[in-house]
Amino acid sequence: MGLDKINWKLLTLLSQNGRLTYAELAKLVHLSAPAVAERVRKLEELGVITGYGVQVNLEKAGIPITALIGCQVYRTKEREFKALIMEVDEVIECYNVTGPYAFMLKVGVKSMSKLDALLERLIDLSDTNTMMIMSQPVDRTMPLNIAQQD
Amino acid sequence: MGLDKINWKLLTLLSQNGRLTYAELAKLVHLSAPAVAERVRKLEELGVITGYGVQVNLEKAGIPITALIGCQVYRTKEREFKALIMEVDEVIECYNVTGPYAFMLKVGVKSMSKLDALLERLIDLSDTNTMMIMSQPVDRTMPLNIAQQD
DNA sequence: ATTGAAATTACCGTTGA
DNA sequence: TCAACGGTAATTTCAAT
Repeated sequence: MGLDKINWKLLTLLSQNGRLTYAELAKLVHLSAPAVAERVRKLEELGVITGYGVQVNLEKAGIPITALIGCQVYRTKEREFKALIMEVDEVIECYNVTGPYAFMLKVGVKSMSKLDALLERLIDLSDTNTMMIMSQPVDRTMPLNIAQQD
Repeated sequence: MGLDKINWKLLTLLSQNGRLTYAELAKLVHLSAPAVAERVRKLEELGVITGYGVQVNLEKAGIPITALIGCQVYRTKEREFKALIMEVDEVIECYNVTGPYAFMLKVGVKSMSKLDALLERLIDLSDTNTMMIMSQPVDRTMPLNIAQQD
C-alpha cells in the first residue's frame, strides 16, 4: 500500500513512457539500474503494475466513432447483461457503477450503422443513453502528483 | 486509414503486451523482424501508435476510490471548465461528449473527503452527477477483431 | 553475423530496526 | 545482529543493423 515517493515516480514515468530502460529510469530517480529493476519487479509482483501496452489513436486507426453508453439495466437482467458485454468486440471499457446507470460503456465503431446494431443488442436488456465522444482533453493512466495527496 | 490485417494484428498484440520484441512479433505474424520493425515505425510515424505505457491497478497502488462524474456545464462556463479540468491532478480521463452532460470525467482519489473537495471545485462551473466505480469488467485499448468489422 | 546496449546476477557495503 | 536496500562490476542475453 504505502508506496514511497520513488515508486510513484517510477509509475508516473512508466505510464508516460512504458519503454524507458532501467538505465534511463535510474538517472531520473537517482538510483542505479539494478535498484530500479528490483523495484519494478516488485511492483509487478505486487500487482500494482498489471501489464504494458501501447496507446492508440483510434481515429487514425480507422475507428472514427467512439461513444459512451449509459446502460440502465433491467433488474433481472444484470448477469445476462454482463455476460453479453464481455462478448461484444466493440466494447473498449465497461464500468459497473453506482446509480441508475448500473453500467457505463466506452465503445468504438467504424460506422453509425455499426453503433446502431450494437445498441440493438443492448436494448433487450437495458435502457441506453448514448453520448458521442467529440474529444478527450485528458487521457492518463493515473492521477498526477499522487505523492502529494495525503 | 486502411490498415491491413497484419497491422491490426500488430496493434492488438502490442496493446496486450507492449513489451513484445520485434523478433517475437515477427513470429506471431509470420514476417521477419526487420519487416515488423518497419511496420511499427510507420504506425508510430502516422500517429496511430501514440506511445507506450504501463497498466496500473489503482486500488493496489493506494488509490482506493475511482468515480465517473457527469458534468452539466453552465453554458457560459465551458472554456473555464475545460481549463480547470486540465489542472486537476485527480482527473484521469476527460471526455467531451454530446448531450446534457457535456463532460464526463474519470477521477481517482485517496479518500472520500478528497472526492468531496474535488466536487466543490467543479460545482461553481457545472452540475455534477457522481457514479462510484465498483468494478471494471472490460478494460481494453481498442475494439477487438477490428479487421472483421466491414 | 557483429556490435553494442540492456538485463541480470553476484557480491559487497551501508543503514536502521 | 540481522534484514532490507542500494551500489558496483562482470556476465550473458538480446536487439538493431
